[in-house]
Order: sequence, then C-alpha cells, then structure tokens
Amino acid sequence: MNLINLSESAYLAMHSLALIARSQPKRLTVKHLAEELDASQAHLAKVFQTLHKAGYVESVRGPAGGFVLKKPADDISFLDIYETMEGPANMGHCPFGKTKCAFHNCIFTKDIHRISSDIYQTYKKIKLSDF
Amino acid sequence: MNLINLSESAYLAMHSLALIARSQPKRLTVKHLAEELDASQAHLAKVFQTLHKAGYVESVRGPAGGFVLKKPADDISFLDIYETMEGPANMGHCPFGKTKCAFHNCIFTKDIHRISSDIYQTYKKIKLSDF
DNA sequence: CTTATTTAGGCATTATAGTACCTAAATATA
DNA sequence: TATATTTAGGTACTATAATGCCTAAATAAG
Repeated sequence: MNLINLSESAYLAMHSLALIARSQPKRLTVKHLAEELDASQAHLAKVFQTLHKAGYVESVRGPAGGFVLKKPADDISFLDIYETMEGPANMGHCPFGKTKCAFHNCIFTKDIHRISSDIYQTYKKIKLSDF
Repeated sequence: MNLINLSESAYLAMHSLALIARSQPKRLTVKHLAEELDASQAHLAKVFQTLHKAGYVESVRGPAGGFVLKKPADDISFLDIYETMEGPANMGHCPFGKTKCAFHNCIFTKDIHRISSDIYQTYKKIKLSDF
C-alpha cells in the first residue's frame, strides 16, 4: 500500500504533458503517447478528455492531429495536474474527515498536517518544464 | 482528495487501541468503542478481527468480555497498526509501480521518496502511549 | 467524395474498499 | 441449566474508482 495517494491517471497526465512539451512540434497523439508510456490507450484517452476540459490542451482531430499544450510548460505544476485528475487536495482538519474526535488533542493532527503541507508545496514546486 | 493514504479502518484501529490503553481496567467492548468513536459497530468488529489475528489484542467472550491489549502501549506504533490494516508500506521505487519510465531522471522519484520516508518515520514515531 | 486517422463522449465492465448481516461459539451470571 | 452478552468468521451487499469498449464527429489527404 502506498503511503501517498497517487493514481495512474495523475501519472499518465503529468508524463504525457511533459512528453508533449519536449516534442517538436509540440503535438502528440494518444496512440503515440500510450506506446511510449506503455499504458492503456483507452485510459489515456479518458485522461486527455479531462485535461482538455480543464483547458490544459488543445485538441486537433483527424490525421496528423493530436493534443497540443495550451499553456507554457513552466506555468503548469504537478499540483495543477493532480487536482485536475483527483479533485481538490484536502488539507487541514482531520485527515479522516471526522468532525469530532474522541481525543482532546489528537496526536495525528499536527503530524498529518505537516506532512500534507509538505506534499502540497512539493507538488506545487514541480513544474512541467522540470522534466 | 486526501494527499495521504489513510483509511477509516486504520483510524478506527489506532483510536480504539488508544482508548483501551487508557481505560481501567484495560478492556473494552466493540459496542462501547463504536459508540465512543461514533462509528459502525459492524465495521469496528471487522477491524478487531484483524487486530486479533495480528496479535495486538486478546479477546474475552461473554458478558464483561471485550478486547484487551496484548502488548505495552509504547511498543505499538501507528506504523504497526497502519501496516496491519492496509498491508505493507510501499517505499522506494516508482510511486506508480512502473518498472520502466519514459524519463531518464524522472523528477518525481527523489521528492516522492523523501516524502514517503518522512511519512514512514512519522508513523513509526507515533506510539499508542502518546495519545 | 472517399477513406483513414484521431478525438469526444457515453456506457459497460472490473477491481477494491467499505459496510452490513447472520449464525456459531464462548462464557459470566443468575 | 438457562439466559444474556460478546467475540468469530463467513458471506453478501454497496459505493466508488479504475479501466475498457463502442460509436459518433471531425478533418487531413488522396
């Protein structure tokens, strides 16, 4: 079991966009990306539907089509991609979503919050252009 | 979406054991714990089956029964409980379980590994007796 | 105009975690 | 001994995320 919460979708999204960013011209098809990342084409297609809706890529249909980056690579952080794929990052409060705790000063709170903040800042710092 | 991977089961396990540890005598029923933690009795019972198999508690059936801690509270870390409930913590390697990466020096590796180690050490440091 | 390529999107399937239920076994108490 | 309490463990149900499949729409190229 992973200590951190990271889905295949987030992995595919980040790596695909990085591959597009460093390609010339900056446009790649889902088929090509699926082969390069050794991933399911169907799943990757779904990921790109989400990325498209979120405005990170422009789509070009037909032969010689594919997906194009819509923003500069250093304007896109992994945090952006993560939240696009997995939903908003849940910081603060009880990591278990409890409103009331049987423990006055639940020992989890402080540590978990520190770790969450660390992850948040790290994801924010990682830019597409770093790849 | 939580940045960290933590299930309700791990929450219930850790908090229940802490409640038993600070009770006098050190024995509580599932029914009592479920009320105190405002949790599902059925779910908590399942959690205790796992804890029992793993050797953390002794069971006492019948009236005035319940579960008793089998080890000293400062010998039980949250890491122990976490791994009992969720399976072994997956450190090192690619956080996505990939064996080959399209990127020579995947930028994730270093950061993710640092964070995972941090979480691991933190869970290890948190003892039942700290509550 | 026809064909091949490629994205769009809905729907179906699968996997997994979480939750609930039911019966058996044990045991203290009356 | 009878009864109520409580754990044991199997099974089944539910929710959700992950994944896969199929058809439609768009478009470049011949």
